Amino acid sequence: MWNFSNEKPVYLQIMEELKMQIISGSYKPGERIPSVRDLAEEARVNPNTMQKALSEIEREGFLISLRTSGKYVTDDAEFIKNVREDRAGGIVKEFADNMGKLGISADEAVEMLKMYYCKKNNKG
Amino acid sequence: MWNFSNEKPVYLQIMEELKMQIISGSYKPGERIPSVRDLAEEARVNPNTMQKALSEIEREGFLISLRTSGKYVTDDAEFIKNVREDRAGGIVKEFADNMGKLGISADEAVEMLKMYYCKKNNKG
Amino acid sequence: MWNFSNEKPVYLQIMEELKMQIISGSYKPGERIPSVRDLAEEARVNPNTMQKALSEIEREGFLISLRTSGKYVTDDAEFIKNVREDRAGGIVKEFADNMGKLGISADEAVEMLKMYYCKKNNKG
Amino acid sequence: MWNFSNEKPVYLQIMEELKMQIISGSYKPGERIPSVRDLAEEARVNPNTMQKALSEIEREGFLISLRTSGKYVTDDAEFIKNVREDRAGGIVKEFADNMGKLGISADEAVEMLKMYYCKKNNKG
DNA sequence: GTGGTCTAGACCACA
DNA sequence: GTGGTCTAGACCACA
Repeated sequence: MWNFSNEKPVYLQIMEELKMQIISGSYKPGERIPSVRDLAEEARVNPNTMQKALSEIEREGFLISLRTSGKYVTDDAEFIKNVREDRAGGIVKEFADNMGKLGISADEAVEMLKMYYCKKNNKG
Repeated sequence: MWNFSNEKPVYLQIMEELKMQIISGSYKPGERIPSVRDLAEEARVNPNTMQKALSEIEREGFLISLRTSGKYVTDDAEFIKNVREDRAGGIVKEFADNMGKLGISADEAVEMLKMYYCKKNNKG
Repeated sequence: MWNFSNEKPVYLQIMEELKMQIISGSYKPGERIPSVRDLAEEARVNPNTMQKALSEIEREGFLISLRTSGKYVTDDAEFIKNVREDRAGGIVKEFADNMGKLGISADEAVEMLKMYYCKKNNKG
Repeated sequence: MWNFSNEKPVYLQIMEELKMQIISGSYKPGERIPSVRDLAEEARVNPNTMQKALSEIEREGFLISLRTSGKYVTDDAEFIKNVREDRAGGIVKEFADNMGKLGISADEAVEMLKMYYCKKNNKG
């Protein structure tokens, strides 16, 4: 959570990272996340920057804050699932489009993907 | 071959487009491509810009130019095949990485891809 | 840097000239060269033509360009040295070949060369 | 005497070749050269082309023709010697100029030339 | 100010 | 008609 590029504003990169952790399940629904201060320290970032990132993804519905006790991942598992599926759908579509541009058929594409996972599995 | 974004230089986008046409087989190995002027007109671009794009992909090995007769796709089918496979490999890797970040397993990813192709097929 | 023949494209002649200046040490390794505009003005040539020449010799490894600060001679002195030696070797070979065609022996050729340098020296 | 480039008229190349043979001493002063017909056949060239070449170098003073008995190399050894020296001088000057442009000193140039001949000698 | 891109349009050799 | 070169001049991001 500390590798930032110079291309985009840092708070946007933090937002992306945190949303990813929620979507992927690293942070579970309803789970309490670390304090702004701790997160800022972990990311080597100004607390204000971290605060801005957290506020934004709270506004987007990923977090809720309880005034006195901290911030929690939304317990709306359906919401998280939907975001996850939207993203996954986008990735799948992009993949199919790219392969299509290369003139690679559906069957070939699926086969190549299986092959990739297979090799990767054997290595790991 | 006429929709350009403002993010990257036009000549780079043209290079990408033309290489894609060669890699995907729209232009066959050894086939003559349209003249610089014609391509420029088709792309609504200055002939110099098209010339620059063509010179670059010629330098990369996709084209050869015969002085007074025009430019031809390389007849080195092996070269084209290698580029195609490199690109496909990159796309597959990127896909797997992105799905992995979402916490989606290999089996799920393959399943989603099949599903996507299936739906698309039924629509078309 | 301003006398161009009609036999070869101007940008090729500029390339030759600039590479010569680098090889001969007029421009030192790591040294900043004048801006594209200044060089173009000095050579009485369109900036685009100068830009093309510079891009080419940059691609060949003689220059590196830092976006907003200018272009610099490569600091790879080894590279420059190698190019210099290759060229010198070619010149020596051509000389020996030409003298050989005239039926002039190695000893004679060396003698004539010494004589030439000697006379030239006394003049200067 | 039969390898011609497409860049220059053939008769000019023949002239060059024949003058070279005279200058280098392959054809001696006063020696009779083969007939136009034989030379043309040897060079795989139309007799008219050979005739033109021979007339030109005769005009330049390398040959004299005796109406009934053929063409002879001039017996003016002084003339031949002068041409030879002029050419050699030009080659030497060009060599020194080229080396000078590379920033190579007289001593270095002489040394490199000796080295070249030495290596060549050991190989042959 | 720096490198770099792009357009509009002229001109060239080659066949 | 073909690729290729060149000019004149505008415009851009970057720092």
